[in-house]
Amino acid sequence: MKTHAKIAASEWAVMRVVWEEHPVTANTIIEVLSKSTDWTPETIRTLINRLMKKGVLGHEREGRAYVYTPLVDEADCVRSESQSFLQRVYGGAAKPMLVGLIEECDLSAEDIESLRDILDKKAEGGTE
Amino acid sequence: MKTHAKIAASEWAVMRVVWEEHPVTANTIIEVLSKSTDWTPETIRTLINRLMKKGVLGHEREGRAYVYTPLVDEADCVRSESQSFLQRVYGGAAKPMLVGLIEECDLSAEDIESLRDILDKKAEGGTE
DNA sequence: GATAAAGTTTTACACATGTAATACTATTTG
DNA sequence: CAAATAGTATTACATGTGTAAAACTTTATC
Repeated sequence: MKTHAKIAASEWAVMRVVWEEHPVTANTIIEVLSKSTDWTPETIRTLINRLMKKGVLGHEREGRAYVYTPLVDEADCVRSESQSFLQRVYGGAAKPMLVGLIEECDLSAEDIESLRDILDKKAEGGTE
Repeated sequence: MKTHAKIAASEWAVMRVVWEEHPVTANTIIEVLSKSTDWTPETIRTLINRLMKKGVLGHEREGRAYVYTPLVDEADCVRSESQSFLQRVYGGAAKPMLVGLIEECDLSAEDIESLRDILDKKAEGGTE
């Protein structure tokens, strides 16, 4: 597991687009995020540049434009952000966190079934 | 549900002590946090004052010192921080979040049993 | 009453973040 | 070729946050 720079809240929006669609042009990122946020293209470009400065996003030439690719693994980032959330809000106590989240989230019957399966596997796994 | 100022990462440490022990003196907060962080008393006092400026922490005189009490509900803060995390990292998708967290956290057999019960209740609750 | 200690408030500073515009460079179009 | 367009890099600015010290006020001690 690698350590990486902290991704700020608004930077997550950019990274999530890049993880999903890479290699991806700035214009595409802008297109996607203009729909889901109030940001101007300038704001989004700034975020892109900051992420590059942080070393979590890279780019290479493709024609007249750059295509951007992530330099960090999405799963690693999700994991560290999750640990950070767990530590900050629940003092590291996993069970109360899961209890709280399960009670609070909207879940379909299929979701619940699925989660039960995962818990079952986890139980089988024993000390995993 | 009330809206409240955003509590920053380091401020959570202070709020968690206050929620747990209120009404509580600054010295007690400092005592507790000196053990679990590298902060000086000055840093901790600053955080206390910022939280008061944010309107999430209040105080009243008790003898020569103040005792501090939370002005926001812990559950409300946990809820909004959780929603923020869910939105930022998983784009609002509750199930993948729970899957990811369950897979990543250390859970005892009792924990798992407990979580299963909660899922069962959730399933019974139907469209809750 | 003067001094020391205790407790609070104010100030400091660097960096991060949210949000955006402007300046610059390269390519395309007329 | 000049102008327009497209794409990138740099600059801007306010606020927030991490971390802490200094200044101030009140109380306790001698």
